[in-house]
Amino acid sequence: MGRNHVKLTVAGKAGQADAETRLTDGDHQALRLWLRMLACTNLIEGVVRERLKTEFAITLPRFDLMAQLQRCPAGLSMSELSQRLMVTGGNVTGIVAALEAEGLIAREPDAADRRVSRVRLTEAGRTSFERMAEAHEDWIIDLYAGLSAEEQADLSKLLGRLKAHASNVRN
Amino acid sequence: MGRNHVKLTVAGKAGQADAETRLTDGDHQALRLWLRMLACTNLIEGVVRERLKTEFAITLPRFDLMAQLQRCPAGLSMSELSQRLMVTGGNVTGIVAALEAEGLIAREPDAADRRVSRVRLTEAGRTSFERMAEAHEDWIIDLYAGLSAEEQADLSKLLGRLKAHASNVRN
DNA sequence: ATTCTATATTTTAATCTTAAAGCAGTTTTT
DNA sequence: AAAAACTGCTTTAAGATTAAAATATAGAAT
Repeated sequence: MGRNHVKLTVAGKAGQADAETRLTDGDHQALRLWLRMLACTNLIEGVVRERLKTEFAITLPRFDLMAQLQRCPAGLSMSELSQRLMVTGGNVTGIVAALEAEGLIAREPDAADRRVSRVRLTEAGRTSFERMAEAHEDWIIDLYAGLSAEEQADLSKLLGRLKAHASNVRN
Repeated sequence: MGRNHVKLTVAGKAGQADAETRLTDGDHQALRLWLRMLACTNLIEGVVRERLKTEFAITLPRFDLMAQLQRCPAGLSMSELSQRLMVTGGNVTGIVAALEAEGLIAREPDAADRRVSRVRLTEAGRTSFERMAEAHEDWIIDLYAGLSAEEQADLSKLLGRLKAHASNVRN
């Protein structure tokens, strides 16, 4: 397994640099690709995060949680939210508490199982989310507009394959 | 600008779901692609984070900071670290403090400018990082092994174009 | 020289995140 | 039914993260 390890040097002048920019020819393909992918994702996520904050005064985690609830008008339990958002239960507890305090979501006890809380969007939450979601999709469309529909399809296909393989490696 | 907004529904059975899994055909290409890309990145980053923790008892941000220092044996200022890691200065302050306490990095005042701290790896830090970096690259290679070298090149090219475009949109 | 302006860093308050421990309620075993 | 095992949720402690305010130093303008 003893492959050569990462070997990197300075790129040159300072300025707007990211992790990927600093790589040199000596680096291996997979590592370069990973750093580029990470830079890309962070870039886009940063734009979304910032615009959600400045234009709608909401954080990305709260937006994501509301998005899950919008897809399920009947409501979701804390566990279901935890699974779908791929975060720990304790994390969901905090975000739900914040959104509840803002009046955007509501919780009610589950009739069948007293351990369970059922969470759903309030009317205010639904209205608010719909406006945000529309803007959100416009941002994403613009951010990806540098790629043609065909290129986007290619990218999606490659990422799908990567995801399938990496899922197996994880276990 | 009034495009249709996101329209999503439940996927079906519960289980191992991520954000992307929940999309339906009604969703637009760019949004689907973004969620898939995010899922992919989070998956890989999660593996790296977990292994760094279990095998080397270090966090990803600390590893990343050490990686920057390894590329610059002469050392970097706090500001330079902040730029290269693409995080705020306050963040760097905290991570540098932690690594310094562990004896992996050292700081010295800059001779020319008394505002500046010069940060570099200690000998222990360099030794430690070299072992971790080797393992790290092996993990990445394995995680990307689901794609051929040619597919990796294609993916890299598409991401490069995406990144270039999205960088412009940000401003 | 003094004042203004810009840069480098740290501090603070708020949010998010996880892992692990704990509590409450449910289900299974015996 | 009592005990054991499991599930749903919250709490806690530690770390990461940001924006904004505060400090300290440097450089420019007068």
